[in-house]
Amino acid sequence: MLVDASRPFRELCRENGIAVTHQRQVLYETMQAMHGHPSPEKVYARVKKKVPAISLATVYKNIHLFVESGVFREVSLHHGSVRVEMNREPHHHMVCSKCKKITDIGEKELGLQPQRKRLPGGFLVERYAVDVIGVCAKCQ
Amino acid sequence: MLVDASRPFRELCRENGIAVTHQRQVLYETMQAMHGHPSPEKVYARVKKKVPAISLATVYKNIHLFVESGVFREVSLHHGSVRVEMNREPHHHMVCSKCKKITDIGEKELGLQPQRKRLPGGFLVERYAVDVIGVCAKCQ
DNA sequence: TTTCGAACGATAACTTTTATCGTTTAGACT
DNA sequence: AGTCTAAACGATAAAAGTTATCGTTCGAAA
Repeated sequence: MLVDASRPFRELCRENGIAVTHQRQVLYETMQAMHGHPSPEKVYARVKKKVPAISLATVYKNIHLFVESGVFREVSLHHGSVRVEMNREPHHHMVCSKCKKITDIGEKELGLQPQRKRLPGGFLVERYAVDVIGVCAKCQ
Repeated sequence: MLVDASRPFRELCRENGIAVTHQRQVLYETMQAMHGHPSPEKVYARVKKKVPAISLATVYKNIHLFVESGVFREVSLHHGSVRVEMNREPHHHMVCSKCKKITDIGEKELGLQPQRKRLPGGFLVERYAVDVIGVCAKCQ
């Protein structure tokens, strides 16, 4: 007798109030089996092997749905275009997860102390860039 | 007698081995006068007031040039497309400034201690996302 | 089983960024 | 100052990534 692998996904959907569709389920399982930080195109290429008729739009729509539901997370908040830093002082960022607004916070105010200069894999540290993800006063 | 505001820019260009053009200089001065985290379009709109004939392509080309020269810095490294996180463990990222590769690093390995839950401006913290910017072993 | 809103696929449209190319200009060398 | 050449410019086409539209299909509740 085969294991019903669709059970956990059905529950996940019920918890988040989203419908269970075949595409959605295969997409979820495909993504779960991936590693690293895949782009929508990479996910599309992979899921297409199991559901050849799937549309790229469906992949995008469902990745957004998963991210909004908290099933998956974005690597870093995407601001639509390149942003240039104008603040010369050492600082980090507070990013509102609701309105996406970026506010600077001084290194000292954040209370982050210097870290190691060498990390696993022989990675040589230049600097630390901290994004504090949360909710700004206006959106609370 | 007027101050020669172009002097520092000329020196900056000489240090970085880039030519001094009128567009480049006005762009630099315009950007210096801006605050926050402007997009190329925002910069373009502003610089166009002083050099109406400037092309958006010139703005893009020179923002890149400035970023490559270290004159300005990107708010966060731009990966061209949305990236989804597949690693369920609490972790952060090491980003190679040469090849742009993202490698995960566990929260414990990074040695980041818990921080405050409230920050200036009434910002409510959900989580910290740390990007360690540096050079990976392969690119060193 | 029927029904209806949600989700789907195909694809056009939109946004952001890059590439192309003919013209102009900065800077080096007279 | 005049000449030269590579670099930079402006206009714009093209590419890449993403979103919107719309007619069709499907999930799930009655």
